[in-house]
Amino acid sequence: MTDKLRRASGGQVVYAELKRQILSLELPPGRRLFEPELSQQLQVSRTPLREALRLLLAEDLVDQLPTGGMVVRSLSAQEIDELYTVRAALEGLMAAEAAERMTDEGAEALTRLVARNERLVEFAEDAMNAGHDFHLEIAEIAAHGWAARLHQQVDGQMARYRAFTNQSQLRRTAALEEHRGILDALVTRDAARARQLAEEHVLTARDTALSAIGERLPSA
Amino acid sequence: MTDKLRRASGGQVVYAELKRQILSLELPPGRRLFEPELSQQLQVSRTPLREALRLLLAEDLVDQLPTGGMVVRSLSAQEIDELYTVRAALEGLMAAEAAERMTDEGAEALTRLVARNERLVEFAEDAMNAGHDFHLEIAEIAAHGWAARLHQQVDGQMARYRAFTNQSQLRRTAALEEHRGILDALVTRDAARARQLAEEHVLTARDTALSAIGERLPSA
DNA sequence: GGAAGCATACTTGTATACAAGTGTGCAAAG
DNA sequence: CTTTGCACACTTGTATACAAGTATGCTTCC
Repeated sequence: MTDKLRRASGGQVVYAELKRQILSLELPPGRRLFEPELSQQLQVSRTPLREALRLLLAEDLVDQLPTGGMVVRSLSAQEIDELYTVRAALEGLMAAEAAERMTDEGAEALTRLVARNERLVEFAEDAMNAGHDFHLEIAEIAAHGWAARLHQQVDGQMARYRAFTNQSQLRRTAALEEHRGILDALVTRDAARARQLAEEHVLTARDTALSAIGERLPSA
Repeated sequence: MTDKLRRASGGQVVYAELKRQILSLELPPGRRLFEPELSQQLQVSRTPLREALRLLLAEDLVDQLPTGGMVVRSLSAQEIDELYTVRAALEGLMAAEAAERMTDEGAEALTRLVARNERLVEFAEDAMNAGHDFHLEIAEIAAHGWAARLHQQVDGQMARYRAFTNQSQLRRTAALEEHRGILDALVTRDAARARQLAEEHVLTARDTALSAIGERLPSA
């Protein structure tokens, strides 16, 4: 029998590594990417490296200079605003779908995540992750492949700036309360309310994020 | 002065050509893509061809076989359903934004497009294009880069199947009427109603499309 | 006649060599 | 001292050569 899982091709791991470096800000926005340099750093030839760069380009994580060559993409405050807006629409859609597909197991999983968030609300990092998992679980339950795909794309764009969002414990507590509301709408299978609350939740997060980021982002 | 517009690289034109062939069904879903074959057909070496394939892969227009190699992606009926659903959410969002940003020029452009659609409602192809332009103009007015980008992506996926949608003149007349309603909501700057109507419009189109496609798509 | 094993041709993935264009820095002239 | 022109180093884009793995079809054995 041939192995079902073939080892990831070099291009794939280069793509994953570069993406990680971009999202973790090791490669900051605006940074020019030189193929020979990265090639040597990652110990692959330019061919698989260029493959990885094309994937990142299609994902809008890097930009192509008019002259050729790539730079790590920068986001303006307006773009962050836009990303939150479409994310709100997508999460609203998925929440409505999830409400209709809700199962006992799903409700249990979500309840656990809210409880975890409750315990960790005082730790910014952990609370942020728990909150993020809550949204991912809703996406899982919604079982809406394309909404999930687009959401993932948008989420990846915002990943670099997420740390700015939940720094105030006041906001984290409020967010937790909003999650409770969404959970309630979901388990009672109230699709319209779930959608409404999920949307408002993201838009509230947007306002927090934008005012938090505000002065830090000139425009870039 | 150096020319601002550099000629498109070979990979770019190969990408555009392959995308055109996929969307026009010249390369039908399920078709295996062999690099040497396409390479010779398009008169480029495998290197820029592979670049184009990576871009198509990131756009979900082709799939990667577990063994390596690409096939033109197929959409199941459920996926088409999902695509319409997210498209409804995105167009609703853009309609709301457009209502708030509406200008006299925008209103005039939209009115012209509705009038054109009116004249051409009996010709399936032309009416379809006019209707599509109506949505694009709304996207233009909304000036929401990320919503437009995601919408374009979704629209590209559905492009292969759009011909199935507007085959009945009854549906085309109804769609025209829905466009009039959206236009009215937009020019009166009623964001909530614009969003609602735009969403319902797409969901109605979805129902038409799915029942029209229904038997033609086994699942694949 | 059917099945198993093997050789072969073809596929993709990777590396490297080559060509064309771009920007930079220095030198020289005004 | 400034500015213009040029040469060079370096960049990306492309083609080709090579390696490894896969599927296919034939031969051979049961």
